[in-house]
Amino acid sequence: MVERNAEQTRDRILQAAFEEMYENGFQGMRVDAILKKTGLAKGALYHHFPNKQSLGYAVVDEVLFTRTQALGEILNSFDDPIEGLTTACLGFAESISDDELVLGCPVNNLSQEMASLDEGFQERLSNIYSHKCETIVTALERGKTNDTVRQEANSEHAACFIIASFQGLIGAAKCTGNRDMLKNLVAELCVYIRTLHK
Amino acid sequence: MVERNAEQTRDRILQAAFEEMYENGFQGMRVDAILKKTGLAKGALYHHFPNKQSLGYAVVDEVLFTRTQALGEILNSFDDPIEGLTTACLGFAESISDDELVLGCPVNNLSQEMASLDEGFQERLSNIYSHKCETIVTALERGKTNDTVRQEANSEHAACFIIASFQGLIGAAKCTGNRDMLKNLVAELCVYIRTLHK
Amino acid sequence: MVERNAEQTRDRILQAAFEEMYENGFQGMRVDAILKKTGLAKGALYHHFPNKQSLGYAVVDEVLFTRTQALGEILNSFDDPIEGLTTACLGFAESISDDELVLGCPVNNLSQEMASLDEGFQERLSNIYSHKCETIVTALERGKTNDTVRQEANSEHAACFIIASFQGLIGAAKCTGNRDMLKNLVAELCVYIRTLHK
Amino acid sequence: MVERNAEQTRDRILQAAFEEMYENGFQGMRVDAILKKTGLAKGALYHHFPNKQSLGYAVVDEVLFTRTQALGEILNSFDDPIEGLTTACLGFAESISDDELVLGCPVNNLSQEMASLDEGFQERLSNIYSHKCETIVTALERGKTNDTVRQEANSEHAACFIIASFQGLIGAAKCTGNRDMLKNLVAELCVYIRTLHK
DNA sequence: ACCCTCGGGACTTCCCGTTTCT
DNA sequence: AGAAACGGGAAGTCCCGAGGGT
Repeated sequence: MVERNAEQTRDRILQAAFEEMYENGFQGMRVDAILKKTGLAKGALYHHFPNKQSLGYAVVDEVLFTRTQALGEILNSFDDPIEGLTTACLGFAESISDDELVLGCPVNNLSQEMASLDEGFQERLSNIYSHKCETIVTALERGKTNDTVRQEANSEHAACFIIASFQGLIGAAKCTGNRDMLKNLVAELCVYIRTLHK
Repeated sequence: MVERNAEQTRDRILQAAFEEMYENGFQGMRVDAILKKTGLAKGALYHHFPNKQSLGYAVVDEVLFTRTQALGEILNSFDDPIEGLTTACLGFAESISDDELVLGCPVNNLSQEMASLDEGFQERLSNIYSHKCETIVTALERGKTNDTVRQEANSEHAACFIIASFQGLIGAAKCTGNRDMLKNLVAELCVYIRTLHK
Repeated sequence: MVERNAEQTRDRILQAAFEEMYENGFQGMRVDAILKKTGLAKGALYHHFPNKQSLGYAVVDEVLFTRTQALGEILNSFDDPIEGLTTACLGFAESISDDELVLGCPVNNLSQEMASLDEGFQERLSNIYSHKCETIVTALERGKTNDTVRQEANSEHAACFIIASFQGLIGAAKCTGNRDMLKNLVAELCVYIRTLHK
Repeated sequence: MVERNAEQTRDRILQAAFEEMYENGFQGMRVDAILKKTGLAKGALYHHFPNKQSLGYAVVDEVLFTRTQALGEILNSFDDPIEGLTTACLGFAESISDDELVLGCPVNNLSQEMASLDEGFQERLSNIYSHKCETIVTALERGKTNDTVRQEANSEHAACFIIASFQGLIGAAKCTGNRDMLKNLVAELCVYIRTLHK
């Protein structure tokens, strides 16, 4: 009976921690804010996580990593990966809320903040990045077999570029706070993506 | 004896503050660290800046903004803006030090950290972004007059994309800590840039 | 080993804070001094009190207010309130220590310092003043019923005057540092008090 | 030409310092506040006064002491000192502004705050107290010669009591913020004063 | 002689991640 | 798992000198 709650408590902490990190960064995240949000006491948090750092790691591993799966599902629903990528990008630009526009990409935020400060974060975030790339690579390779992607295209380079560039676009939209600009930027990225088309 | 050159002292503070912000972010920057680095006392710093925030603003306005001028100079030295942009991008990927690779772009770092937390930072950083875009826009427009850039190209969209995307590439390189990847990514960006060529 | 008695810790803090406030005033009271005196750490104090101000308020409410009860007990032990008041006043002038002579009345000190600066203090101290007055008023009214106090006397005005005047006498003694003078002053106050006698 | 300003500058500083001390006490007085009020720079202030303490002393000696002269003038204008004292007291209670009601007596405030902390202040303030007493003593003695004051009255004790008590009344009014109460209190003091009448 | 800018540095309040006892 | 205590800093304040200019 108590064990049931344990897992649930842990998840509540993770979720609250994610939100705080998303808004304020890892350094800006306050343990007290998580406790207030969850209604828990310090002892509870430190029962599940030995310290703030490992809580941050867990957020990356269990919350952020999970969120990357959505991309794969979209791409798998298209035979033509080019079409899949462009609709995924354009759809993202359309669907994000005003809050998300201002807050940017949580993975990217954390990368910029922590990659050079903490190796543990850097490795974990790098994994997420690699994972996303591979998702696109497999999609593009699938496109080569069904003749929707040019054979000469370097899938790896292209995939990495799309991911990296996209992060940049979101970052720029965050910086300027301009939603229309994001749409324009994404449209330009699609120009690049279509150069991969056969 | 006490140093009495106010302007110089102010610059020393700004420089040290920039370095600390570059490494640790604004929130992670410690006033004491700046004092230690400059050898100054608190009174000196708080004589020049009323608080940490205004020091941060000054770093953006006077240090980061200044650094954006380099791009314009490079572009002006080329008749063909496409050539100018590609050499600027490739040159950057070659020339940055290992430290800079790991630390990423100071403007981008600060944007991701502070844009959603502090309006003052957001405005100032947005200005820098706009300023960079305009630099590229003028170069592209020049290219249209001397027939090196396609007339149909939307200079504004393209310029914004190049800036935003480039930030993303640097961010990805920072996240993975991989220099070769940066070169590959920049090469892909050049693919896009060349689509603007006549 | 760590002390774990919350209530006791809180009281130790209050007591130390009272002493510091008594000696140095509220503004002159240093949080660090309280920590040093109690042997506690910063966190402990700020666990019990959110800030210096609320600690000051608590001292007024829980330490100073309590000290006013002694007056009522003395007055209740006399049938004749005039006799009660004069012996209380004279007794006080005799019994106070040299330290107290120099430090004056803690309530009065705090009033003079904080009443015009902080409404919270003003209200709390005003309450103490009212409470003391009421104590004397009830004693005088009792005197009217048992024919020891003149019926025409305005109990309220007299009570307030006695309190206020007494504060002034203590203040004068503090200012001059002269114990004999305090006795003389109190003797004069008794002259006034006896004008209330039947 | 410049010398002319020196004395005037010093006076401006003293006046501003007095106001700050009156409102915030000596410890609460901020040198910066004086500079802001006078428009002077730090160097100017520290040219006239070696440190904050000596500035405080000067305020007591040159500003507060001077203000005590008014009492003597009033008393001298009455043949009957009893009448002089009562009208002085009642007049004071009528004439003080709302600000002064809340701020209390500057001399008393300073006594309560500093008498036990700084011997220099204690001596100076004690002098003011003595000086006031003497003023009343001479008036009362004069009353004895012109048969308006009882010969048996102890002028010294009575004078001290009047001063001390009056300070207390003002303090109580400050604490409660009640103007009517001050009038009532002063009326009671006059009851005492009239007991000196022949 | 007077005033100013510039810098010094100790100190203050308060926050924060963490541990420990119950 | 929670309440209590810990203690190392964090930003910012404040009084004060020291040098230069007028």
